[in-house]
Amino acid sequence: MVGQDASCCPGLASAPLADVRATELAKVFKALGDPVRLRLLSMIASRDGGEVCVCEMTPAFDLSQPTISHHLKLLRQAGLIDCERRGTWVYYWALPGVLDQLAAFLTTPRAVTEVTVAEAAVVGVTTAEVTP
Amino acid sequence: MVGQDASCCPGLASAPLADVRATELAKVFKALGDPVRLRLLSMIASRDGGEVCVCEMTPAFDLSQPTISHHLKLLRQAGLIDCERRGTWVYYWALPGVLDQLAAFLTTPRAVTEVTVAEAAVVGVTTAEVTP
DNA sequence: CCTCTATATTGACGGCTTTCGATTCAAGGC
DNA sequence: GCCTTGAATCGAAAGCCGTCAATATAGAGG
Repeated sequence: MVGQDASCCPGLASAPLADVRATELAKVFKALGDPVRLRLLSMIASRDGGEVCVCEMTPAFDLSQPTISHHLKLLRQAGLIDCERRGTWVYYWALPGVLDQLAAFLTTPRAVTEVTVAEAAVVGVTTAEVTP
Repeated sequence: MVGQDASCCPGLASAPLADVRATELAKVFKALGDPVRLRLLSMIASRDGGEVCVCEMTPAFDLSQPTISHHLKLLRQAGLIDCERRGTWVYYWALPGVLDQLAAFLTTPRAVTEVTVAEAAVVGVTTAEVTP
């Protein structure tokens, strides 16, 4: 699961980046390149229930309501969050897929043995299976 | 080592981001938010010797020499690369520290037991120490 | 149906970014 | 010293971005 994301796309340091892929990635990084959007995304991603109402985010900033709405739109267009209207309110939640892809992209490749052992552990392999 | 980077600064999804830290991080993400800079950084980071001459990067793009120089400057100001003049030529290399920090920041926290076991494995703890 | 509240959209303004041509600076070779 | 080559800086033009006030839309409740 996590390992597949990392293996499907070469990381930043594994080979020179192709033009098309660089453009794709730059779009997402650009969405993260604003303090307000970073705080919004963090607010949403760190929320326990997984959802945050706009009515709760707007007063957390010294910005107008349209500005917050604009930033949320950009985060949504970058594939980082999604939303749903429920009555008068709109709720946002995080989509972890793109974030995980970015993390994998930025992660500098470690030694092969370390990666293998670590991921065996994450996947849930028992210690007996790892060492005879 | 890797674990310390992750633990010193709370990740995106662990708690709402503070204003100051969001501004810091946004600066780096903004530097990554351009296809040309992403390709430049990838070219540098993926190079085997670790160093790339400007004279090699400039012709790889359909852009003027001052423009490439400008992008390299932004990457350097973001703490992602550094350079040194050697005779007539200037060589750039990647500084992995900030990249690793970003990757840790973006990585969504896994279940506690998984993390513990995985990092024990990475650090090199024997299986006997992990399970009694 | 009208009103009220919550959110999104529109239009405009100032500032920042990307890009270029022209120039400058640094180092080597003659 | 003077010229050549590689790279950085300067100054300007075009476009994009973050922000706001004003307006539009969606739904709830009388």
